Amino acid sequence: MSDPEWRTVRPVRTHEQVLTQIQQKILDGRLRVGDRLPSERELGEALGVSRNSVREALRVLESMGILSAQVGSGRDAGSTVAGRSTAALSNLLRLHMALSQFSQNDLVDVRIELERLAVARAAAGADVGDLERLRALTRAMAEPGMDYERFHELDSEFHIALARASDNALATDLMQALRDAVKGEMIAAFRRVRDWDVMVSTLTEEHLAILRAVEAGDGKEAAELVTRHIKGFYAAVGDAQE
Amino acid sequence: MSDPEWRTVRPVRTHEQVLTQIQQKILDGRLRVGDRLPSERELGEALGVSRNSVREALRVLESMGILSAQVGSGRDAGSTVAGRSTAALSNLLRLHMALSQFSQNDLVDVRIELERLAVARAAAGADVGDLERLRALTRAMAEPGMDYERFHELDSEFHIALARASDNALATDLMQALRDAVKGEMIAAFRRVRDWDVMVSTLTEEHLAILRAVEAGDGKEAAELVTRHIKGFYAAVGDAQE
DNA sequence: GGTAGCCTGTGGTTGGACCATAAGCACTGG
DNA sequence: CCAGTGCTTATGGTCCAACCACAGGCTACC
Repeated sequence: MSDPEWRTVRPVRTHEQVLTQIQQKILDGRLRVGDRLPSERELGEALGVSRNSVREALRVLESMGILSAQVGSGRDAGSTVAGRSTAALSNLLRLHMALSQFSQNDLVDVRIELERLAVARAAAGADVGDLERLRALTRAMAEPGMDYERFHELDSEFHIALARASDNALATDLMQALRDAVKGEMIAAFRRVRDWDVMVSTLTEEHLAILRAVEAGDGKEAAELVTRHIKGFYAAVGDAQE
Repeated sequence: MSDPEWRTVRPVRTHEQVLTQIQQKILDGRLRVGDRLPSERELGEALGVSRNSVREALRVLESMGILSAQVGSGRDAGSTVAGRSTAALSNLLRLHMALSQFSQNDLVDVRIELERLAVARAAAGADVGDLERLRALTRAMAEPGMDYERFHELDSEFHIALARASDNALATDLMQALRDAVKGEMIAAFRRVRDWDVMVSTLTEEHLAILRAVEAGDGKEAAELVTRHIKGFYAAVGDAQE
């Protein structure tokens, strides 16, 4: 035959079949968050494959944040459907970034867009609790004697809280993953800052301004502020982003 | 002690240690795309763990698109660092979407922002080849007798080509992953359209308008057009996104 | 009634065996 | 000399059988 796909006929590996079966159950809604899977041994027997192959599939799903495994006996033991995405996402992004699949620049641009989306939505209708949390974070960041690690943590929390206030779970998770993936570079950038105290107060002021715009319901202004906030920072540390 | 982290002392599993070692090598730049890893057996011996544990780690990395495994002997055999992110990303997103971690709405909103970023950047400086490819795709979409699957494919290619023209690899991959994750819903939405031919010509017209704006270097206009393009579609199929 | 200790189910880990595949290599026949 | 053919070897793919550690439930003993 003239079929050009002769060479591509890779046999489907066993653990991939197991993977497909479980994934299909999730996609069909037959498996939902909190559900418990059969034990590795049962699963292997049911699918006619070895426990090793089952384990490989389960480990993959676990690395994706889809499953969580617990040893022991009783209700909580075994593999249960988890649905925690951020750690898996950030890990994935970080590794691919290290492999130069994406540049720091790419990442910053995407981050800006996500943050714009977040603040615009947050301004449109943020929860009272979210706003209170944001205020508390700005207060915490204004405290004197802030070190790099601690400030980064609060800074991240502020931006993520902003995203959470936008009520878009995907944007929130993505942003958290992106921030997580560049955490190391971020702290390194902090260290390069000449006048740290000035930087802290500048950033904190900007946070306050963003928060005020959100509280005022001015999404457009908040989006502009957050854009300048991010671009300004990268300009100041002279890294990526002209 | 008052340390509340008593219960969280889960022992690190063997395959996680292997995973960490390899990931660290990638993060440090000691492993790059194209590099070949030792064989599973060697790796196990070197790290003092069983081959099974090594395999679990490798399968995880493979599922992340970081590695690719080939049987046999010679140069190409064994595990090599791959760096293909889109399939892994879309798989991850699709599953978490099925687990209701994100709604279709979330996804559309993020997509809009990514597309806005893409067209704005593309307008700022698209490659001649990219533009030619985009023109070819609009021509292909205008051909009569387009079925759902085929149109979706061309539509996706158009938007991804747009992203590629933006020269932001992360945005491109994310967009492709997002589109991939909702492919099924998308085609289902197509089927619900009453007058398919009208829909096709409308969408194709909009694509042309976006392309013209990009060619003219008008990023702002292109961004607006693409936003209306996406929102208009979802409004027309009466699904998600008011 | 409480508690200590056994029982059982679960993931975690190991070692060994065998298979299929694909490349390299040596032999052999033209 | 060269081409083909089969052996060798390195690799991932798969399975099995066993053992461990842990956690919850159960039971028997005090």
